[in-house]
Amino acid sequence: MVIRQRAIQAEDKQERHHAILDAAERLLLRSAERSANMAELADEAGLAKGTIYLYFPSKEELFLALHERNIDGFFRALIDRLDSPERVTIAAIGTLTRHYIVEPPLFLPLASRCFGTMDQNVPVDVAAAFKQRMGERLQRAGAGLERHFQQLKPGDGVILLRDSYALILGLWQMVSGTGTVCGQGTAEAPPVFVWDYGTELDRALRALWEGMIRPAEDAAVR
Amino acid sequence: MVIRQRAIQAEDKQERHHAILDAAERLLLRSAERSANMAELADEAGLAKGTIYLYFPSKEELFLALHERNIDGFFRALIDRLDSPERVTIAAIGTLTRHYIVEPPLFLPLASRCFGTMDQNVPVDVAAAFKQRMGERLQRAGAGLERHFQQLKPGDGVILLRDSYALILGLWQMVSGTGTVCGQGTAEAPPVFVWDYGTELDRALRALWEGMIRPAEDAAVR
Amino acid sequence: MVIRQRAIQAEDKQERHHAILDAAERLLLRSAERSANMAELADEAGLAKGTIYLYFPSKEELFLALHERNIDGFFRALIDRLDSPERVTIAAIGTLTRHYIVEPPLFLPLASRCFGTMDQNVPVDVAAAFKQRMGERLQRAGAGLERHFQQLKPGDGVILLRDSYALILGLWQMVSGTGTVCGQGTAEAPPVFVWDYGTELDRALRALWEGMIRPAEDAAVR
Amino acid sequence: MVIRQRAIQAEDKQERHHAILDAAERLLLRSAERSANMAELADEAGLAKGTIYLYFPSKEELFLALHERNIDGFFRALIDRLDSPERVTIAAIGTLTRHYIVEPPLFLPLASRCFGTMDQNVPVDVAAAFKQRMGERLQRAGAGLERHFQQLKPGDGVILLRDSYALILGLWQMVSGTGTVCGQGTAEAPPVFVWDYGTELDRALRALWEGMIRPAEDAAVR
DNA sequence: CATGAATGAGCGTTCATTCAT
DNA sequence: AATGAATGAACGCTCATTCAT
Repeated sequence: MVIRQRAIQAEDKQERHHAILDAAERLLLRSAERSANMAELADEAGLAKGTIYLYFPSKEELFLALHERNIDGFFRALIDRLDSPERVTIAAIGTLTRHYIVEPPLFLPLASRCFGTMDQNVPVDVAAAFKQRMGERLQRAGAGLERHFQQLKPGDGVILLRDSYALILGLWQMVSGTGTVCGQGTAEAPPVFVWDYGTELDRALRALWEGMIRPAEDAAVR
Repeated sequence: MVIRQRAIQAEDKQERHHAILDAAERLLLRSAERSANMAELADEAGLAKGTIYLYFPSKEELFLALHERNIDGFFRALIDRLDSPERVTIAAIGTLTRHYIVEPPLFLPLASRCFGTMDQNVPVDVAAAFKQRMGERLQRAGAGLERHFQQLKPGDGVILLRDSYALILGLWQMVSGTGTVCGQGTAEAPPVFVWDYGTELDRALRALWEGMIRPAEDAAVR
Repeated sequence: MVIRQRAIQAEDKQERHHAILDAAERLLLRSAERSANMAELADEAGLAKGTIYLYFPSKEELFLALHERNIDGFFRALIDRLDSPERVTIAAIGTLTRHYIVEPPLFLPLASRCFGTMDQNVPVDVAAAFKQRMGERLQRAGAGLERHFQQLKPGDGVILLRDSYALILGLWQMVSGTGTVCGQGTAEAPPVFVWDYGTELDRALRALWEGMIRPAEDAAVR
Repeated sequence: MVIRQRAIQAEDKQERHHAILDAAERLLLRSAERSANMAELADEAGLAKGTIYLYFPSKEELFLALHERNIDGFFRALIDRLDSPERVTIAAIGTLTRHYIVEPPLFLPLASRCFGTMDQNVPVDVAAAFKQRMGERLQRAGAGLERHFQQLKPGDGVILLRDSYALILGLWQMVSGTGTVCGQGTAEAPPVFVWDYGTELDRALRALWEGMIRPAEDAAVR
């Protein structure tokens, strides 16, 4: 067991908070198949099981916090970018999305997990607060989007973000798993389709964004 | 324990198969919060626990079968409709979707659950066979779609269906949960947005379909 | 499922009795590691599970019957041999023992199993009757032994057989398992002993028989 | 639930380890007929089921540990005795055997059980380590035996111990159960033999030891 | 007689959480 | 604050046996 000092200062507490989330991230990354348990998590964090509970009220809320940290990373970068005076392109946003959401191997599995279990094991007020914060981020980013893309009507920014996320998440769930959905009609003419998530997502998102930002216009997105 | 006849004929067995799925459906519907256990399920079905295992090799495969039954209902109706000579409208497909996927309260939660856990607890060959069947359905429906909407290029039918489903599922996960995502900036000016899943999904799907079926054209969808 | 006629004649019953034991034997032989269950047994016998219960009142008694058949084979041969006027040697008895008890791969595991579980799951009267029959066989064989080996005092024949069997069974349990018991003192002088059941048993039995049959004499046994 | 202190010191843990084995012993003693389950065991130990698993990785390994404790008791006493300079008689060893193996009502049933199931339910490395330790004990005791009984050739000590144990175990299995093996020829002249395990074992062991230690000599053993 | 669908008690193990230290 | 020993409810699954057909 790693010997550590007590986290007395509020700053130290924050740090340990993060350290625990880091450990959770490493653990989930390493053992994607098994649903990590608290003993392993404590071990990975170099803390005792009880100590984890000093920082997070339950396992579920810990994972939710990790998920929120992931989300927050994306939104911070997005809002930062949108708040800067520099011109923003759809391509730039696509890059951000890939970097923060699509490529990190944990983001989507964790999102999926949180959606599935959050509302069952998390106190309503905690869930509500989480959604509240999510809403605020969405709000700010949506407003920024509307500033940069004048074609967007008020409210469209949020909707665009939301739909994009829905597409990202839904498509990932469809395509992940065994990885691909295959189908073959008959032995003679077996139609098999294998999908690459990155490619398909790009196509779908482009359509969505073009549809909202440049309706009835022809535009190269990337 | 409910007294029942023995299912000796293959026909009766089919029926019992269905009856167990029906019981599972009722149970999930009733107790969405708890992840139904086999004891409750057997109880609900009026059978002994062991009997359930005569019909389904494991809990997970039972739920997968229920999910597939749900999916099959939709695809049967869709393919039926597309195979008929009568002209098919986007609106008609929307109606089907609402009726089979969006409105049944179990379809999407179960889909979500199956995506999350299927690949972990189901033998690979079972999962592969499931995906195979899914692929075939998708294939047939996609082809039908291409027949009715000439603007679709070969292969677009399947993609359209897939993306639609992704949107349906992803959006549901975002919007469901506590039901809505709310955001409020400050106490003075609290920007709250409450979304209705049906409405939002309609809008999103319409955009998607218009984008693919009538690119660069203006069209009323519904 | 193999279609069979009903076993109406008493003769047919006996035959089916044997056929079930044969199936049990095949099954245990094939799957030594798993503790064969009634479903597999019925399958192997080409009968329905319920049918097995028409011939044997319980699983445990079925195995006991199989064990007794094994034992009976040995005793029949032994008593036959001892009842014949021809001279009997210790070596000849050793050959019988090897042929009926030591070499058949099922005899000793089954004996072990029956001793372990019989008295727990078999009605006392059944167990008593089994022991009664065992005693009678032992008695007859012991008497035969005393006839052929004049050095044996009355009663010694039975004791010799019993002790031999005890040695056979006990030694088998010690040596079987992972196969051998190994020991090593230190890294420098690692004393390892690997035993071969056949060899060790021969040695032990020879000592036992010589000790009783030719006390204080020197004699080649085999 | 009995209130106990937490076992924090390594010493306390050892103690609790032992206490659990004690509880298992009491339980097996009390309910020889039923194969004790973990719930009962935990109850008997005054601990929660989960706590048992903090000390033993599985039920099977717990019983194996108990068995080894029994065995260790005997070997410790034997080796102690053999390591002392004082002259050792066969009779003294017989006394030890009776005291540690034959008379404790649990030793042999548990030995029987462990031989039957150990290799099926215990990880191979655990089983191997157990056999390794057994081998070492056997080795030391065998060597001690050879020191005290000069007639023994190198290696005979181990063999003598092994064969003795085989006889003890095998004979116990034959004689235990309903307690005795009975045989009666006919109703008129019912030859019944009732065996007392202690007596019979003595006789058999004496023969075995005399055969090895004083071959071709006449000697009173006890 | 024969079948095999139905039964349901029984079990070993896990693991999030608590709380004495 | 930190620990980690203790908890015990929860769960999926098996399988010998029964009995309606």
